[in-house]
Amino acid sequence: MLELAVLGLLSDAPLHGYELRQRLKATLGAFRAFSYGSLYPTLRRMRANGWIVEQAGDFAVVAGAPALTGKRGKVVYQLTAEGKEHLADLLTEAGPTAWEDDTFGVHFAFFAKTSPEVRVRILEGRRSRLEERRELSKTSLSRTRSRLDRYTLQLQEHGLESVEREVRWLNELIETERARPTVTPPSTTPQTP
Amino acid sequence: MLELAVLGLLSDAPLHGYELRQRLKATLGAFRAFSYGSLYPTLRRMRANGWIVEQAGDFAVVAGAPALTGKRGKVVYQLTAEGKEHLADLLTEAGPTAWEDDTFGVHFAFFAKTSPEVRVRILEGRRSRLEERRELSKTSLSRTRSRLDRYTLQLQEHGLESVEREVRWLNELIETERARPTVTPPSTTPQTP
DNA sequence: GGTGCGATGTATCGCCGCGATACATCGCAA
DNA sequence: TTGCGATGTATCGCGGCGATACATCGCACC
Repeated sequence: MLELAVLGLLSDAPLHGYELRQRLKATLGAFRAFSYGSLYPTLRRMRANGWIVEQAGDFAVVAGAPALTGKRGKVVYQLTAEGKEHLADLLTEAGPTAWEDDTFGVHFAFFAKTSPEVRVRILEGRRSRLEERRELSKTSLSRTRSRLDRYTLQLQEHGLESVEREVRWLNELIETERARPTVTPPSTTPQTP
Repeated sequence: MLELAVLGLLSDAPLHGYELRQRLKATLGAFRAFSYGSLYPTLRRMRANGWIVEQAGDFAVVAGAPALTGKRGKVVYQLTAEGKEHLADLLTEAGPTAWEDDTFGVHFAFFAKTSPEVRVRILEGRRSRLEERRELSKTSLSRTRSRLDRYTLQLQEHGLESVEREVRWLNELIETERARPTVTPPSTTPQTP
């Protein structure tokens, strides 16, 4: 999850933690927070897995006495070859993991790096996920409408409308996606025109 | 969080775990999941705190050899006096905790048990929270619009529209709330007409 | 009349992410 | 010159999630 987001961001340019988090907020702001409390552990994990390496940044640790001065330089993270490979893998996976509430936004954010086929697959997966939820919501509503208090009812209806709205959005996206000439691209990492 | 939801549901009638979760899904379906993986631990915690007690349910453990047969009866949970008190406290708290993304829905779901003043306060808190996010989103968009790829842009705009839509919804709710004659109710647990 | 499946029901495990917090430096304005 | 807000790295505890295990119940289908 966060892993995918980080890989995606670093694939454009090396970044340090703080900047990474700024981009995360800017890109996914409305959907996910991604605090430092998950960012740094994730970076460590990714480093351990060999997806990224850290280089000394701006006010670099002068060889000799970094621990003594306590000065801490910016830590800039950069993708490794394995990291790029892993990113490519994640972007190709079009399983259910790609269209759950918390995951979809991240995948979508990197659609420019995703193949058209996978894009459509994810969009459709997301849509049917939401349609399912919509039906559930509808029947539940019609079954209990009379018994519900004013506020619970309001909440249900708002929820239902939100879902319907997102389905409409997805429909448009899928249509647009289909309209685009899907000339199967040169197999690897397509870029946006 | 889950605690509040459980207290709220149990305040109407005693329920067992499974049923509790069904109600949770039906009520908050669109917003929160609340799997068993958090429900049961929460119930245990609440029991330890004395907010709830469990009674033997349907096919009750016949005195004698429950462990031998391995038969497990439904475990029905019921609010204690302290539990009711605690619920009242939680419903009165109108702090930031009440209008964050994950919390707001739960508070809203029990507005019927909440005083009009607190209701308005929470709605307004939520609104300003969203307005803040909206401004952030807007400026970020106008600053980076040209540099963004098709999909990231789409995502941002969809997010922004979602936020704007929810603000509109809140505006209506607040207005309605204000229109209602706020004849300060007899101090405790008001009910819906 | 058995069998097998889907709903009901209780429970745990490991992982992920969040909010709060701490601490340090930098740039700049009052 | 001091003091504040932005930049920057990092940790901790806890709450929630999805997967999983396991058992029973009711009922439809053969």
